[in-house]
Amino acid sequence: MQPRKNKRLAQLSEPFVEMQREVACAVTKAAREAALTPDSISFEVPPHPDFGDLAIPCFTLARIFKQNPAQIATQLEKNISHPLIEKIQAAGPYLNIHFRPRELASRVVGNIMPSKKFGHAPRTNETIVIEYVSPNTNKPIHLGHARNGFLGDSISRLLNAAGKKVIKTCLINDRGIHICKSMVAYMERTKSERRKAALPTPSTTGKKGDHFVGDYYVLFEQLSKKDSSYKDKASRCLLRWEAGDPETRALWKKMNAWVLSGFKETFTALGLTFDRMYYESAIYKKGKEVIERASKNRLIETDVSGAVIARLEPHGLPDKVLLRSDGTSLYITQDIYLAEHRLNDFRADATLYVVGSEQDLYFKQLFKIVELIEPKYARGLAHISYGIVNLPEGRMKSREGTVVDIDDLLAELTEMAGKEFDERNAALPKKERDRRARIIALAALKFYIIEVTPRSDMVFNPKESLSFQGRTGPYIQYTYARLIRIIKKSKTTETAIRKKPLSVLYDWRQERMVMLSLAKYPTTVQESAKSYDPSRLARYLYELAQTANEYYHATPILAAEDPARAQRLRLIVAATSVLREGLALLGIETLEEM
RNA sequence: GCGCCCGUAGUUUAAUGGAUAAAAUACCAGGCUUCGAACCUGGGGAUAGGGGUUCGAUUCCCUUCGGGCGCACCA
Repeated sequence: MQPRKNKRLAQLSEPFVEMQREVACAVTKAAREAALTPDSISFEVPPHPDFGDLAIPCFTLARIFKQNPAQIATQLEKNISHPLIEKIQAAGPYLNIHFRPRELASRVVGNIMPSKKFGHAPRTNETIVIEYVSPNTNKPIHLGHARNGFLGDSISRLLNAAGKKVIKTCLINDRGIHICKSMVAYMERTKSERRKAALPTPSTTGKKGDHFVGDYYVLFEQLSKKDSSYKDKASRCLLRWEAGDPETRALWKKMNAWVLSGFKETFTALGLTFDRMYYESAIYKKGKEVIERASKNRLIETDVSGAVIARLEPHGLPDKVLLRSDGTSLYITQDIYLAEHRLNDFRADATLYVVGSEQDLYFKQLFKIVELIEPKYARGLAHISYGIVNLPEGRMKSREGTVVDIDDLLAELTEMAGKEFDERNAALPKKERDRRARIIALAALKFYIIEVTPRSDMVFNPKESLSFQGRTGPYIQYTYARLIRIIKKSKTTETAIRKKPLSVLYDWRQERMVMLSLAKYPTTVQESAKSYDPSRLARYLYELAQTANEYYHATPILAAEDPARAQRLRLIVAATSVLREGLALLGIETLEEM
């Protein structure tokens, strides 16, 4: 009897899942229990490969049959037979299954194609807007932004692999009191030089624009610590800005342009791209309109002092001020507008905000306020909350200068990787050396960050991040390069290798490990996408690399005799495909030589 | 004070309520005349404390202790 495919399987058409399905059907048949459907059989991977390829824990079955799980396992062991299964063994409450080598090989390895779509789900009509990085234009991008950016980027790629249309957006916070602070400091510092023609700029100082402006932000903090009048100066600057004072606007425009050109450079270096940039300065007024309208309709209260306040206490949240009593906007002002604007813009089914966990409460408030003003715009809003990046000595503090600047860090990593090349391959042309060094440095940084479960706070150890050994991005890249080298040395092409029929593999204990690992790829991609958690894929890829590494160390490939040689090459080709496509979903490039 | 999150080898990270808690790093001992040693093989080392629920708890509940974040007319 042909097993009935469920919806999820039809979508995925994943060979290993289909094998499980067939086994599930065999189990239900053997159990002879009407209430039992193949869907009620669950599987897991045995903790030790010698146990088997697949295991069925019998605890849930025990509940259905009202019997001891170990008894059930023993009964099923006797009654199940299926062409896929070579051996089935009860081990206490578990039923361990060994597949026939030929079946596993042809189904798993035979299905891995060099296509970029391998592991991808079919396209859906769903559109998802995602917002990430969202920097302020008063200081350069740091490690915290990098975690945000890498998460947002890889989640976007994963959602795309899950068949969704993804719109990547970035909100630039280019107005507000913090922006005025660097402006005030700049005016203060350049006061004496004002009559002269040449004020300092990024080009006269040779500094990257965002770093240039960031220095003035730091200067403001220093000045205001000594002299409290600076705080008022910043407030007055914001009022002038909101009033549209030409001189203030001109300086703001100039300084913002410097910062933005610096950001652009950094985004390019990090491999981050966006479909749409939003500038707070361009939308905050519309946020004001929405709030004023809502307050007229009594959806939101106005305080005696004139401030507009959302009363959230009845909803179990602290109240939130939406407009200051002097009428100026707050951060949330434009977020309220943007929530509905974005849905209209893209007819999005969902909007995801990738923002740090310190803003958990903020997003609860934002989503509740949007719901109070217009329920239909609150649909599909979700906060993807991630943990703080700490240093070994504690939290990064900009005031204490312990913030890890991302340009500096990447430069340092690239230099380290470059030095490796000087030792390994001094003949490498400089241009190629630098290109490879950048790719390896970026892989190290991205993997270090993405590998950690997003929700968790993490410790970034700068020293450790400079190591390219062990569980790192470069380790996976290295494994990939080694495998590619074997294929190249075989004097045949990937396509020729793929054309050879798969029959039997010759070193089953070794090869089985690689195959079982390969088999998990499509499910890992889909589960990572579903849970917005690229760390799962990252850890999987490391495990696969480890398994592949052990394999080619222990097993001769090119020296083997033909048919084993061809079969083993076939397995190597499959592994390179998965490593390459998997890393690409994390935004990590591969190198054929390193 | 109130709310949320977190305590796993020396360190950094894993573990849909299920089999012997998994890796990396550091440390110790091995492996390049071989498909590339950014690699591989072997070794010791951990669930903060106390209750509870469960056939079974790192995981769920309570509690003590320790840490982080939030409760701005900052972002």
